[in-house]
Amino acid sequence: MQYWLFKTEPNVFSIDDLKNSPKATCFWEGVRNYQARNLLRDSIQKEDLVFIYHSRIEPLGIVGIAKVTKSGYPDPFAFDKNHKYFDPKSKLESPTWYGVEVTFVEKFSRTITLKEMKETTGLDKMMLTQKGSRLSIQPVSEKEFKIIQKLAAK
DNA sequence: GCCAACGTTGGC
DNA sequence: GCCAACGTTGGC
Repeated sequence: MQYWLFKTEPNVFSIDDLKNSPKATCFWEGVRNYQARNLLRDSIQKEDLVFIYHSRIEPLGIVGIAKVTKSGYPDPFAFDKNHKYFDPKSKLESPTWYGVEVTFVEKFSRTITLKEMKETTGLDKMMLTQKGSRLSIQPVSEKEFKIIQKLAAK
């Protein structure tokens, strides 16, 4: 079992949108970065836990937890010519882009802000707190996951 | 296969 | 909204 962090812009898709989805479940679509694709396709497994991170809009930070309910499969929107995530490079027989299915687990009673995480001992090596870290699908260590869970329980 | 130009992400 | 830090593209 592994831990991850998925970034999303809450005005596009927030943790509340996930919660309000049918069965509180959705396909994490539209990732168009090869490093993130590799994680979605090869590394992220069913039952893994995922921090949902709100980017771009204040307050920046982790807002809750989701669970992976289906491991990597091809992003169908990459094949849809009329969809904004269409990519002619992605072929049915050799898909370029992948996603996973996630299900809402919990929303924290407060946002664990980026600022707070930067100031927390033990999170200084976390990918998220590094300068210029833009990867939208990031690995989180068990230690980091536990520290953040503890912050959320405060 | 280098690298300049361009596009995107995301904190501030 | 600005712009630094990345990623990608395409001419050579």
